[in-house]
Amino acid sequence: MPQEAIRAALGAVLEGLGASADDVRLERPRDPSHGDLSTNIALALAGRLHRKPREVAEEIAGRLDLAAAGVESVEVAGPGFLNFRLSSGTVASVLDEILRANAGYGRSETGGGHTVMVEFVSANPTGPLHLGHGRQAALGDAIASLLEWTGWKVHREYYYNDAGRQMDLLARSVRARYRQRLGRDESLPPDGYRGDYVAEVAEDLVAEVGEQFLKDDSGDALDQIRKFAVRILRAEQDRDLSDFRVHFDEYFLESSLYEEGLVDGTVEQLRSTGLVYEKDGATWLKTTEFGDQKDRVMIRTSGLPTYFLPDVAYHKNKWDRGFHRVVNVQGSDHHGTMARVLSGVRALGLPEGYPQYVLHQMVRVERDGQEVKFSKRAGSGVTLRELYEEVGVDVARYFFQMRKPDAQLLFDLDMALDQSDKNPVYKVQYAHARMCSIFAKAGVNAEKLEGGSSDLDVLGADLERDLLKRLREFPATIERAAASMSPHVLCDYLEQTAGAANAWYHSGNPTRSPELAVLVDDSVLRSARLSLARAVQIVLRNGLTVLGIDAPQRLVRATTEAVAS
RNA sequence: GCGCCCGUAGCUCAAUUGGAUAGAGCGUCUGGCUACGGACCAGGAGGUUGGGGGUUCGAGUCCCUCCGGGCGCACCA
Repeated sequence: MPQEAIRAALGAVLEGLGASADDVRLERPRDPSHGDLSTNIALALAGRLHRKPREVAEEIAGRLDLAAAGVESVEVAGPGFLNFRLSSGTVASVLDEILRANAGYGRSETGGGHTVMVEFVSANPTGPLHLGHGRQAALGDAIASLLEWTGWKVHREYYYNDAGRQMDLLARSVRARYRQRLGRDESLPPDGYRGDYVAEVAEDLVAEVGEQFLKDDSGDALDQIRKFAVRILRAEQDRDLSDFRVHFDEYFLESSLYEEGLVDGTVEQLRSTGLVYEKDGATWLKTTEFGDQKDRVMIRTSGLPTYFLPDVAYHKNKWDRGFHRVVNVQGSDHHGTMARVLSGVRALGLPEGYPQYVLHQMVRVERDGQEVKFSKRAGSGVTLRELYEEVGVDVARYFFQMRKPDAQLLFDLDMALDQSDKNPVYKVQYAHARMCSIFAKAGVNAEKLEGGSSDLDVLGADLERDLLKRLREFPATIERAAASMSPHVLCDYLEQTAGAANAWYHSGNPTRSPELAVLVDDSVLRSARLSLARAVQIVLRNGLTVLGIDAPQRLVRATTEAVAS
C-alpha cells in the first residue's frame, strides 16, 4: 500500500515540525498533472509555524525518504501542495489486492462489529406503497448495506401504527365500500380513503364473511373489519417490498408499546425529570429545553396520549433492546417530528447523537417532460409497484439511490426506460458485462485469474493508470458513502469507473489500435490486462451488490414489446 | 411570521466535507468507425456556483444579510 508507506515517510519528517502522520490527508488530485497522490500538510502546518507554506513544503520534500514507497517523484506545487508520482508497478499493485479479496474487496471493519438499527419505510397499512416509500426503501436498504460493508451488524426494522385514527378511518372506508358492494346506500366518511384498492379490500371482505357486517355498526364489528383490512394491505406491502428486494429483520407494532406498558413507563420517567407540567387540563413536556420551537402536549385533556409519546417510548425501547446507534430514514415532511422525538429522548437522558436521521425529499416522475401524477388505484400519486413494473427493479432502485437524499428527486421515465449507456444503470451493468465477455472470448476462467504477475508495470498507458487509481479508491468510497449515509456517492463512483473502463476498452479497438486491446498477442501484456479487466469486473460487481442491484454477466436487450408489457 | 432543506452549464445532478484550472450525463455542434459485444467512439462549445458582504494562504463548501423554491409549524398521525 503506497499510501501507508508515504504516510510513514511523512510522519518521520513531521515529528520535527510538531505534527504526526495522523495529520496527513492523502488525496487523489482531480488533475492528473498534479501526480497520483497529494497532500496539503504543508499548507495546514504553515499557519501554526508562522512560515510560508511553500517553504515548509520544500523542507518536507527535501527530507523525505521514499525509497520503499514506490514513488517516482515528489514535487512542491501551487501554494504548497506536495505531489507524489507513483511508478506504474506501484499503481498496478492494487490488482493483487483486488483479485485476492474478490467479493470482499471494499469491505472494512470500521464499525467494529457494533450493532446499528436502520428503521425505514414504516408506512402505515392504509394503502399501497407509493413513490416516497420507494425512495425510502431503496435508500434505507442501501444505507443498511453500506453499514454492513463497513463492519456494522445491521438490524433492519419497520415500524407501523396498527391502531389509532387513521386505522379507524380506513376501517370505516372499507365498511362503506363493503356495504355499497352489497347494494346498500352508504357514503364514504368525509376524509375517507378514496383509492380503488379500498373497494378491492371490500370485495375480499364480502368473499370472506358474506353479509355479516351489513347492519352491524358495533365497535367490535368495525374492529374486525380493521384487522381484516390491515391483514390484506400489509400482505400487499410485503409483496411490494419483497419484489423490490427489500427485507426486514423485524416489524414493530405500535400497539405493542401500549400492551407492554412502555408508554406509561415513559410517562413516569418523564415526570421524574421535572420537565413535565399541567396546563389547560393537558400534560405538557418542556421540549423547548432542547431547542424545540414550543412545548408539546403529551397527554390530551381526554387522557389519551398524543402520537409523540409512543414515538419517544419506541426510541427508549430501541435503546433498551441494545441498539445504541439508530438511523431513522424518513420523508422530510416529517422533520417536525424529529425535534420532538429528540427532545423526549434527551429528556430521558439518552446521549446526544441518538437517534440519527436521514431525511429525504419528495419524488416527482416525469415522462416526455410532463409530470406523471395520478394513479386511479391508489387514489393519488403513483404506486411503487407501478413504477418498478414499468422500468425494472434495478433501474428503480438505482434512480432512487443516485441523488443526495436531501434534494428533491426527479425520476425521468424516458431515461429510465432507455437501454443504452445514457441510462446510468445500464452503463455500469454493461461495463461489467463487457469485462465478462472478454474472459469468455479469451477462454479463461475469471475466478482463476491471479494478480500475482510481477509484470504489472506494463500497464502504463494513461487510460490504464487512470482506471487503476479509481479501482484503488473503491474501499475509501464505500467508507465515505457509509460515513455520510449517502449512497449517491457510490453511484457517482460507479458511473465514473464504468466510464473509465469503457474508455479503456474502446481504446483497444482491434481494428484501429490492436496493440491496446486486452487480448493482444504479447502474453505478458495480455495477462496483465486480463487482471485489470478482472479487477474492474470485481469492483463494479461489488459496488452494485452494495446497492442491491444485479451485476449480470451478459445483458440481453429487451424488445420493445417486452418493455411495454 | 418562525423553523428545517434546497438554489451550481439550456435540463438532471456531482464536487474527496475548506484545496490547485468547479466536473459528469442528457441536449447541442464537429469529426470518425466493418466491431476483444454497436446497447457506438473521439472531440468542441456551454459557468460572475441566486445577489451582496465577511472569515483566510485558499470559499460552491463556513458566518451574516437579502432574493427565490420545497416542506413543516394541532390536545391529527
